[in-house]
Order: sequence, then C-alpha cells, then structure tokens
Amino acid sequence: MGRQPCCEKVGLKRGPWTMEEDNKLMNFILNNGIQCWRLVPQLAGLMRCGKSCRLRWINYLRPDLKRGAFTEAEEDMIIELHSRLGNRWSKIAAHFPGRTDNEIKNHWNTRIKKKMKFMGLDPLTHKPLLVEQNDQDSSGESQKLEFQQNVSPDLKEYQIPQNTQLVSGPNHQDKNESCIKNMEMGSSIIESLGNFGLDSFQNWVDNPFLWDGFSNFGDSFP
DNA sequence: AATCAGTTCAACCGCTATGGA
DNA sequence: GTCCATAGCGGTTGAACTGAT
Repeated sequence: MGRQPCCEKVGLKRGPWTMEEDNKLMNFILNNGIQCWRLVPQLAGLMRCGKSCRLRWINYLRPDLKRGAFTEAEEDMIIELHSRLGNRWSKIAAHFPGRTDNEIKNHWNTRIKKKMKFMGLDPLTHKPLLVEQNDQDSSGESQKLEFQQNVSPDLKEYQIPQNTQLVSGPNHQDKNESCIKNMEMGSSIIESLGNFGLDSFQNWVDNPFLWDGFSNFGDSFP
C-alpha cells in the first residue's frame, strides 16, 4: 500500500514551464486566490501537479518578487542569519521581502559559500578555517603558513567569476551590475582579510591572472 | 567552429509539519 | 490519540548557458 502520492502523476507535464502555462496559473490565482493547491491545476486547466504549481508561483510568478542580483548588504545579512539559523532557508527568506527561499539557497550554494571560503571562513560553522594553534607555535609566520595551506586552494576555485567581465548588448545589464558588485565585494574582502594581517592576500592582488576579469573594464565605457 | 568544463538556477524529490476528521 | 491529506521545506538534479581551449 504505502502513502498515496500528492497527485496522480500519469499524464502530467514536467520540466520547464511555458509562457502559456505561466499565464494560466497567474490568471487563475489572481482571479481566484489559492484555496487548495491540489485543485489549482485542474481548475486552471494545467497538466501539472499542485506541488509544481505552488513552486512555480512562489519562486517565479508571485507579483511581489524582487528580481535582480543580491546586494552586498543582502549577502552580509544572509551570512549573519545563516550563522544563527543554519540551513533554514525559509526562515532566512522571511527577512527578505520579495526573495524566495530557493533563490537564497541557490545564491548561498553558488556564491556565498565560495566567498566565505575565500575569506577563510567555514560556511558551515562561520568560524575561521585556520587550524588550531598550539601554545608554543603562536608566531605570525606560522599563522600565515596555516592560512596559505588552508585557504589558497580556494583562491583558485574563487578566481573572479566569469560574470565580472563587462559585456554590452541586450540582457547584459545584470552582468554589468555583477561586475560592479564584485568590485564592491573585492573591497569588502580586502577589509575582511585585513583582520588576518596576511601577506598572501597581497600576492593574490598582485597576480594578474586572477584579476583578468577586470582587464577590459575600461572598454565598456565610452 | 567545435568541443569541453564549469556555473547557475529552475524544478523535482522525498521527507516532515500541520491541521482536520 | 490516530490516521490521512495537504502544505511546506531543504537537498539534489539536470538543462541551459558561458567562457576557455
């Protein structure tokens, strides 16, 4: 026997939503509201399960959704909330009107985790990745060594992402915003790393390979 | 131009929480 | 208190996209 599925899956459509489906769902909800997600697809004339409709509405169609890249302040707040709440994305999302838990979760997994690792912080515990120093080994030199051993591999992983490159043409506004954001992030990282007092960061700054993302920065402005 | 590798994010899956009978 | 249906959540997947070679 076992538990019945939330919906009859035979004949139901899966995968990306079409514009027509979006319109049907949006019109139905705006006109009728949401009483029962299980009934929404059949009443709206959709070959989707209620669960899928709910997700589509929450993550994409809701009129109050805020679109666009996360700001530096939002990222900082996500990190702060995550340190207190852990992976409770819906609780975290509740602090960001217009943002979805899925959006925040994705952003955490793809960007913030890397940013934190790069800053020498464990994304899980929010504590420095530095290995505990024993009493007789507390010199600055050994700290630098520990930092390089633990953090440097992530520098390779973190190399300024592809979206820092400025591009022109339609649909590239987000990328240019990302570039500016990454520059801001860079200064924030410098500030954060300043706490470690490490020469290794200067080496990274001086490494032209890692800054390639900015090489054509000037080309993008007339 | 073709291919490969890495990244992003929409969507799905499976589980838990909740509320009503 | 138990059972069941539904809503909601978090982890995971995979298609699409982008940049590098």
